[in-house]
Amino acid sequence: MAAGQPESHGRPEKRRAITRAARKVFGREGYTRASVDAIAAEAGVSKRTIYNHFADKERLFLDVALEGADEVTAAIAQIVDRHLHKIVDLEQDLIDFSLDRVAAVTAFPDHFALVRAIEAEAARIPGPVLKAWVDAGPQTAHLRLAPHLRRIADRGLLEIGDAEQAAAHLTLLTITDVNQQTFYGAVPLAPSEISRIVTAGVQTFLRAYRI
Amino acid sequence: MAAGQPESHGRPEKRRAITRAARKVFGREGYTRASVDAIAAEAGVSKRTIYNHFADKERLFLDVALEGADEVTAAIAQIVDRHLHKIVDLEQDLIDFSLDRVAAVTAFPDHFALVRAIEAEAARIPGPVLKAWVDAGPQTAHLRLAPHLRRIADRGLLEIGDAEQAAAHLTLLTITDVNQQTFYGAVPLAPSEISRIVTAGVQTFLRAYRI
DNA sequence: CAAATTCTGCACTGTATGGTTTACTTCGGA
DNA sequence: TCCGAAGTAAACCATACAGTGCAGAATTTG
Repeated sequence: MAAGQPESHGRPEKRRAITRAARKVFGREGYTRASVDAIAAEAGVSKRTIYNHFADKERLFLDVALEGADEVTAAIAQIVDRHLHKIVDLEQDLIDFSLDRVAAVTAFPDHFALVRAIEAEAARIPGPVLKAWVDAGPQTAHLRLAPHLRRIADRGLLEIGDAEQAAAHLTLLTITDVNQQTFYGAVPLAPSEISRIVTAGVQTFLRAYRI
Repeated sequence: MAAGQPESHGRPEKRRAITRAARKVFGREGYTRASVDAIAAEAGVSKRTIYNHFADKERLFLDVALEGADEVTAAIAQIVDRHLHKIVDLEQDLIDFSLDRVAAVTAFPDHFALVRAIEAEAARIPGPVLKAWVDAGPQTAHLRLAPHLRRIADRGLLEIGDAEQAAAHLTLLTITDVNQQTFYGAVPLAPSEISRIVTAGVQTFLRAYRI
């Protein structure tokens, strides 16, 4: 629901090939050095066709970013639901959840490379567009996690005042920590180290929020 | 101590003018779209002079990045020492410290714009160079904070096993949270909101680490 | 099959950039 | 005062890129 399509120009099949290729090339090269020619080649499509579907390079980038955000957000929502639907061992469940969430970053390398590009260009992206992306992506992940924590708290396992804040803190102590050290997956980190960080993060979270 | 100078070519005054200008332009434009011509103009210096001092654009960028890291790290070290040397009200002192630390980001806008650029290019920066930057910058900040927390813990105000980990968690819950929402200062955030985030972060930190 | 839409390939424009060269000037120390 | 190191301005080169125009091939649709 994030990507508006004011034009239904062109064959949808080609359009998907283009966005797919664009995500890859933008992710690999960053916005500026990714050439439209390279994207066209990667998509197996004429450059002219790209300009048939998208007004210009910038629109292409933003559309791809929003599309990817939707996709990854859906995947993360699944992870949240899978691990947090029913709780048996709170600490272990939170750790497993966070590890899977971290793994999602490496499962969508193109997308998160693109995230890095967006963060780099943040100052040059129009405010409303940036907000649309944040809402479609990172923000939605939080809004999905919060009610689960709320429910766990209602069951008497946690003491939570503001569920969204708790969700933010859990995310910071685990995923954000790992992402920061790996530059969103650009630099490898030993699984044992990831595990250590996540475990420590969950433990701190629980010390703060456990009853 | 981070920047090696294999060449002492040229007048140091010019060199400083160049790095100063480069930091500004790289910060404003990002690596790729920052042109050497623009840097030369900003520095009030001939383009040839730049190539007299630096092998190429990439070396210039990296030198500037390392130089800035040293500078900002020193400033942050001061903030740490100022607020955490003696503790009167632990919660308030940690909040004041974190707020000042956050303010440092907006106090060095050029530098942190450059940080965004580095994070974006992380995948394309040679591993050792990236590591050198992390060590000179973010890493040093942690290593500076940890002993203070250790000392506070020894005084019986906190219960800390791993001081570096505690430092990491405090940083995540306050500065990183704000930085993430503001894209390192690229997007403005109301001071009241900053204050709210930092306060909540410190409180969670204390709930986890207070005796 | 026929018409309309879309895709393709390619040439082309205009602009920008990193980096070099050259010829000339400035400036500081001996 | 003189000399050499360093800086300056400008032209210059090769490359690259965004975006357009166009004629014809391919594909869809009726």
